[in-house]
Amino acid sequence: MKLTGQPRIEDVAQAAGVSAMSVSRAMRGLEGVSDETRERIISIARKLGYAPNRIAGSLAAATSNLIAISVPTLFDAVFAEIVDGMREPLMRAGLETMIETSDYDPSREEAWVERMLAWSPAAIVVTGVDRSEAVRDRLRNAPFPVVELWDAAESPIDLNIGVDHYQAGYAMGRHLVRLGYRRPAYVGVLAGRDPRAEKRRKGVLDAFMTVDAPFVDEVRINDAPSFKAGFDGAMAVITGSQSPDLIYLLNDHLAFGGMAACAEAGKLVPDDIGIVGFNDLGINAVLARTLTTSRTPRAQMGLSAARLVVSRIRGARNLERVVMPVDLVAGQTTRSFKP
Amino acid sequence: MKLTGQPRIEDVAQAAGVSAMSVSRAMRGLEGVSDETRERIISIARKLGYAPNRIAGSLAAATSNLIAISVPTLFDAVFAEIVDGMREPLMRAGLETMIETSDYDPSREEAWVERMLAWSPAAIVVTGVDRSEAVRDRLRNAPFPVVELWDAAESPIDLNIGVDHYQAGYAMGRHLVRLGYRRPAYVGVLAGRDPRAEKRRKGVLDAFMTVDAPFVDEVRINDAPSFKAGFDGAMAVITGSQSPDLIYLLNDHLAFGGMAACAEAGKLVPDDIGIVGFNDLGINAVLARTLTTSRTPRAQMGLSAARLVVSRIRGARNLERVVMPVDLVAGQTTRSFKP
DNA sequence: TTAAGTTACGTTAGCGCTAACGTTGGCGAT
DNA sequence: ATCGCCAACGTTAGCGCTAACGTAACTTAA
Repeated sequence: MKLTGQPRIEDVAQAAGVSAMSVSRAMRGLEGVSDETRERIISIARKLGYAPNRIAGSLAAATSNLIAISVPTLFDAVFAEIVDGMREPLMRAGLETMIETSDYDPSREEAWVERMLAWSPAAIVVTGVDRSEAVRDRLRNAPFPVVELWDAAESPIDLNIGVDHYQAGYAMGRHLVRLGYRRPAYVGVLAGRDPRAEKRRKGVLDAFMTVDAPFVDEVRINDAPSFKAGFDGAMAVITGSQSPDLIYLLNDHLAFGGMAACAEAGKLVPDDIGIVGFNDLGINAVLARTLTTSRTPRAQMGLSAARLVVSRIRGARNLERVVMPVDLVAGQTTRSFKP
Repeated sequence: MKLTGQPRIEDVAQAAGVSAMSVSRAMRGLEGVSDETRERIISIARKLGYAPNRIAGSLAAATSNLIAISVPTLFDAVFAEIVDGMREPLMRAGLETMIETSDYDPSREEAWVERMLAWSPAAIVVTGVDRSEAVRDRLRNAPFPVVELWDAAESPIDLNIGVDHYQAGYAMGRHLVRLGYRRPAYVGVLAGRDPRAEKRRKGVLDAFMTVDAPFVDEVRINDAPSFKAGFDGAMAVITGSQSPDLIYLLNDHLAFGGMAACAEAGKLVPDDIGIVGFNDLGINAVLARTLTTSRTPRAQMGLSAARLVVSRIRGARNLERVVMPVDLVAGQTTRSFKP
C-alpha cells in the first residue's frame, strides 16, 4: 500500500502469511501451491482489492499480455470487423489490445513496430504483407508471434491469415467477362495507398486481358474511400468520353456511391452499366438491387487469427498460413437500381 | 544487451561515457544535459538501435504513456470515427492506445476498468455516463484523467465531451411534430443495451407527448444494430396493425434498413410514412432521397477529447465538460424513395 | 531402511528504468 | 577571496513483480 494506494503483492502475502512468490503463483494459476492455500490467498487478495501490477509483472517476466494490432483505419468497416472478430478469443485469454491506425502509411507502421518492440508484446498483428525488408527483419527476429492479416503472403514472416486479393480480382474478372462485359473502368484511390486494392485491380485486369479488354478508363480519388468518393469517381467515369459498360470499384463503399451516381446520371444498373464492388458489406441485405461483389470473411479472419495467436502464446510451435476463400456474390440482373 | 538482445540504457550510457541517468534525460528531452551531450547521446542511441523499454520506464515512473479507451463496439461507424478522431493528437503526444469493446455490457466495462488500473495508464476514456457508483468511484479516485465520451454528463467524473441525446431526441421530436406527424413508432434494440438510444427515444417521446401523441408501436430487435435489423424492425411496424405515420429508428443504420423495408412494402417515404434516423452517416451524401437524421460531431468529439487529455497529462488542471451541438438534418420531402 | 523423488513452499537476485537526492566545478556578486 | 548559486552531471535506491534456484517435509520404491 505504498505509492499508489493500491495494495501490492507483499501486502497480500503478509495478510495471508505466505511469501510474495506464493501469491504470484496463486494469482496466476501456476502449480506449486496447494488448493487450500491458493483459495485462501485468492480470497484475501479479493478482500484487499489487490490487482497484480501488470507493468511490474511484464518487466520481471520480460513479456506482457499485450497484443499489438495495426490496421490502416478503423473507419473502414472491414478492419473494424477484423478487430472486432479478434476481441473475443483475446479477451478469453486475458490479453489486452493495443491498436494503431496507420492510415495506409508504411512509415507510420514502421515507427509503430519499433515502438511496440519496447512494450514486449505477447504478439503483434499487422495488416497485409507489403512492407520494407527492414521491418520484416525486425518482426522475423521478434521473440513473439507475428501475424500478417488480410492479405495472403507468399513468404509469411510467421503466421498469415488472409485472402488472395489477386485471385479474388481475377475470379471476379472472369465472371464479368463471361457476362459479356468488354469495356471495364476502374475507380479506386491513389496507387500505392492500398496494396490489396491494387492486387485486386490487377486480377480483374488480367482476366479482362484474356479477351483483350483493358480498362477503358481509370479514376483515382485522392481521398479516403467513402460513399462520396465512389459517387464522384463513378460520375467522372460515366460522364467521361470512354463510355465503359462496367465500373469496378475499390470496395463496396465506393460501389454503393457508384450506384447512386448511376441513378443520378440516369444510367440503369446493370442494363446500361455494371457496378462491382468488394467485401459484401451488410448493405446488400436490404437493397432490392444488390451489388455484384466479393464476400470476404472478415470476422472469421479476425477470429482465426486471434485463436492462432493464443495457441502460439500457449506454446504451440506451428507455422501457419491460412488462405481464406472469397465468395463471388452476383448482383441481381433483372431489375434496375434507383436510390 | 543482456536478455532480449536489445540494447539497454546502460549500453548507451557506456558508449557515450555518461551515466544512465543522463541518457534517460537526453532521450526524454528533460533538462539537465547540455545540448552538446544530448546530441551525442541521441546519435549514439540511434547508432546502437536503442529504444527505451517502456515497461521498465512505466514501472519506475509509476505511470505509462498508455491511453485506455472503451467503446461498446467498433462495428458501429460512430465509435470507429470517435476512436479514429482521437488517434492524431494522441500519436503526436507519443501516447499509445489500448482499446476495449464492451459490447454494451456494463460488467465487461467494469472488469476492464479494474484491469486497466493495473496498467497505470496516462488516461482512461469510457463511453457514456451510465455506470455503477462503484466504477464511478474507482475512476474518480484514479490518479489520471478520466474522460466520459459521447454522452453529456450531469455530474461528470472528470472530463466529459458528448452530445445531449435527450435534447437531440426532443429537438427532432419537435421538428417531426411541426411537420404534422402524430402516429410515431419506434424501432430500436432491447432496452438497457444502449442507454444513449433510450435517452433519444425519451426525448422524441416527450416532444410527441406535447401533442398527446405517444408511440403507437414499438419494436425492439434482439440483435446488433444493422441495416438488416432496421429492415426487419421497420417491416414489423409497417405490417403491424397500428399504421404509424412515422418510424423513429435507433440510428442511421437501422433507418436505412427501414427505408429499404418501406420500398419493399410499397410505402413511399415520406409520402406514406416518415423515416428518421440518428448520426448522419456518410450514406446521405449519395442518396437522392436523404434521411431525416441528427448529425453528431463524432470525429470532432474524438479530436477534442484527445486534445483535452493531452493537455491534462501535460499538467493542466482544468475540469471540463463540453456539450457538443447536434444538427438536425431534414430529409427531402419532395420525391419518393425507391432503393 | 534409505536413497530418490515430489510437493509446497521460501529466498535471492534481478527486469530496465527513473525520482530524488547528491556532487562538482564554474561564475558572478559582494 | 569566499560565499552562494546554478548547470550539468552522477549515485542511490527503489518501482512491484517473477525466474530460478533453494529447502524442508513427506512419500514412494526396492
